Amino acid sequence: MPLITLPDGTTREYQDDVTPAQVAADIGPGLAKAALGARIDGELADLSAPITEDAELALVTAKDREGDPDEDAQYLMRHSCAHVMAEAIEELFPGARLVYGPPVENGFYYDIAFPEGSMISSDDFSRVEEVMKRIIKEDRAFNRYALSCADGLEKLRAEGSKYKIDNAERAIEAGSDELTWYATGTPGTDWEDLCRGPHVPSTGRIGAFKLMSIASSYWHGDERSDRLTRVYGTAFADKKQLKAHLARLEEAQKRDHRVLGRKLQLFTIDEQVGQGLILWKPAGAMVRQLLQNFISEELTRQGYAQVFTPHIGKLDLYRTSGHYPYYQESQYTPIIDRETLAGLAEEGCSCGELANRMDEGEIDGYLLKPMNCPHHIKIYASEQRSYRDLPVRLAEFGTVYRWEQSGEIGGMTRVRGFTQDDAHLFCREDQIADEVQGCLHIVKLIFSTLGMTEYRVRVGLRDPDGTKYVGDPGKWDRAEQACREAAATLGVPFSEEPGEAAFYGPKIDFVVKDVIGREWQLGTIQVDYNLPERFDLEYIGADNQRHRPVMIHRAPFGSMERFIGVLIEHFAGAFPCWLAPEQVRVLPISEKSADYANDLLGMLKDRGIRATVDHGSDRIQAKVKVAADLKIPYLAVVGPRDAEQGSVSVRAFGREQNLGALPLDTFVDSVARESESRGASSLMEHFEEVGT
RNA sequence: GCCACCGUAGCUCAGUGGUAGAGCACACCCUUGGUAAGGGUGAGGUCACGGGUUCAAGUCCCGUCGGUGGCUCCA
Repeated sequence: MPLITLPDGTTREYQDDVTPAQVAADIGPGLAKAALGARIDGELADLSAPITEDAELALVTAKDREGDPDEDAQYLMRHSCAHVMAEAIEELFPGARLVYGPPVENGFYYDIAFPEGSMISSDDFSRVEEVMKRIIKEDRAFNRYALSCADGLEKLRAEGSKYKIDNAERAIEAGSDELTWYATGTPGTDWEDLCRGPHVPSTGRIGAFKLMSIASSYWHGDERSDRLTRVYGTAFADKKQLKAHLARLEEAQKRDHRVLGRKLQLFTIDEQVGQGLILWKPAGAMVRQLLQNFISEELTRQGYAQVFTPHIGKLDLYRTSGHYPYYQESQYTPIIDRETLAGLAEEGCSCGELANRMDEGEIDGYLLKPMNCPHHIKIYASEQRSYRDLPVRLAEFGTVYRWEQSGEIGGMTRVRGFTQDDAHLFCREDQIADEVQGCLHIVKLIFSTLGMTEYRVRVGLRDPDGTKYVGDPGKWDRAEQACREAAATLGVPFSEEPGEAAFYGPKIDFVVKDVIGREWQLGTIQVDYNLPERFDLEYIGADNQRHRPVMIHRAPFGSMERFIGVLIEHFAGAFPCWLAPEQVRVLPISEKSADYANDLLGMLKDRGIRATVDHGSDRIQAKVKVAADLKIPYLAVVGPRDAEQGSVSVRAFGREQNLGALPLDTFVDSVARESESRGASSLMEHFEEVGT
């Protein structure tokens, strides 16, 4: 006699087993029609799932109670749509074997092994979609049936589907006591798929869908294993939602930093220079410089010392640090001097032999530095250090080079040469907590100044069963606790992830999403017991004994390249006044006002404001349009009327209207104050009455 | 690195085997116009690069380089 408790607290009692569909029908025909699935005790389930005992039941409909698209409904619809797509593809591509087709954040995909010589391409999407539409129109029910593990496996073996057998075996290993299938229609005659479910009641309930793209993947994510074709699609409750989603994607594309980087002349990448190597153009370099100045000010305030170190170092340095032996495949190959190379050639030394002899240390060379720490360590080690000197905080906007896989490189977010806002703190163990806090303070300050609130924090802890970690467990416990406590003070979501620590210590990472939903790690703070050991670093303690310092690596924004790439997208290219490469553009109405415009330009430049004049022969409308396209924060329109009154008429980016006139001094002074205060004051304060 | 798709003017893109195109940007001329593009004229191309097929290749095939989306990787 199940007692069903609904989300509003009301209850219904049933004499026998009941399904969510029946409950929905009892509540009302509207709900029965709208229901796509159910949450039984919080667990997503089919509408036809039997409820045998007391349960909390919520019916899933396309829209939640706030009227927003319901996430569970989307999950059900997309999962079901993946089945429909798979059926359509199997129909059109005989011999295609299905592997795995889950819903994902913005849609779903299905991994499929296509037979040799029969490959789907995006040109095939429309005919696949036609078949899918037909299947949806047929409105066939999703019918679930279960077999015992043994019977199920036998069935799969009879069908000979290697991938599905694997899925089943893994489900069994994970503790399933049965295997379930979903037939799209009648089991035995209609299409079916081994699947855990749940699904919408029938294909007709899939509102609107679209195939999006094709990609490849590896079976089990293992690059040595079978290569699969992944077809991405998305589904929504109705056409309107789908359309809105596609519009969002289009909008997102407009703020893509690669598009804006070109349009706003921030940076360029030239294939002759090399893949993944950023050329900062003047406008982008200005943004970077302003940001670095901002960070530098805070570093100075926190007692960091800035240093400069070269872009290369001897191979032996990186043998000591361990970077060369352990991360060789992600470094540029070493540089060997001409004479040595000639000598080796004469000996007839093979490439393999050369590599071996470099590994052994018989041949030395130089490495483009993959990290800044060894150089900074040598600065630390260049003086005798007392416990009174600690912490020693060495900071550098240090450029490093890494041989990233070619397929992974793109835009500014994944590059081969980049500048970290790096620093290494050498401290006593009891100072770790305070130092980590200090690092977080910079992160908080800069993210809040930039208005970046959409980031998450990941605390990487050691895997409790792992054996790869250096340093004693007691130290680890204390360092992990310090990281955990520090992260909690940030006031943003953070997750603890065991096994994500570096082998030498725990870390805190900052992760943001780009405009197309990909996550990027920006900054990181890492506690390191290993390098001080490797380089035999020491300080003299109060006890007059030698002690080993602990190192903290921290690059709160990761790299200037990636950070500014993300920042461009964050602002959609419309930098706030203090960061804008061009802060003010003076627009004379005609040549008659050229002198007056130049006078204003002079005043702006005297106050350090980055400004230009558009002396072109365009009409004012065109000048405004051009400047607006460049997302310049303030436009200063000057004509005869202004010259007469000693004023300037102001237009701000993003405002459709001319804001009104200000005396020249007031204008220049306000922009200067806004710029110097990094936005704490604003020129807009003069126009508040107008704006509201 | 792997798979798919793509590479035509500075940018965005059209061009399905038969004379290389458009819009914007650029240069010059006219226009001196009060807030999101006034008008005209002109210049600009080794169709990424290298091979091949063909009477004929931007177009078809192979390779290389580069880009995009994924996968894998990311000290």
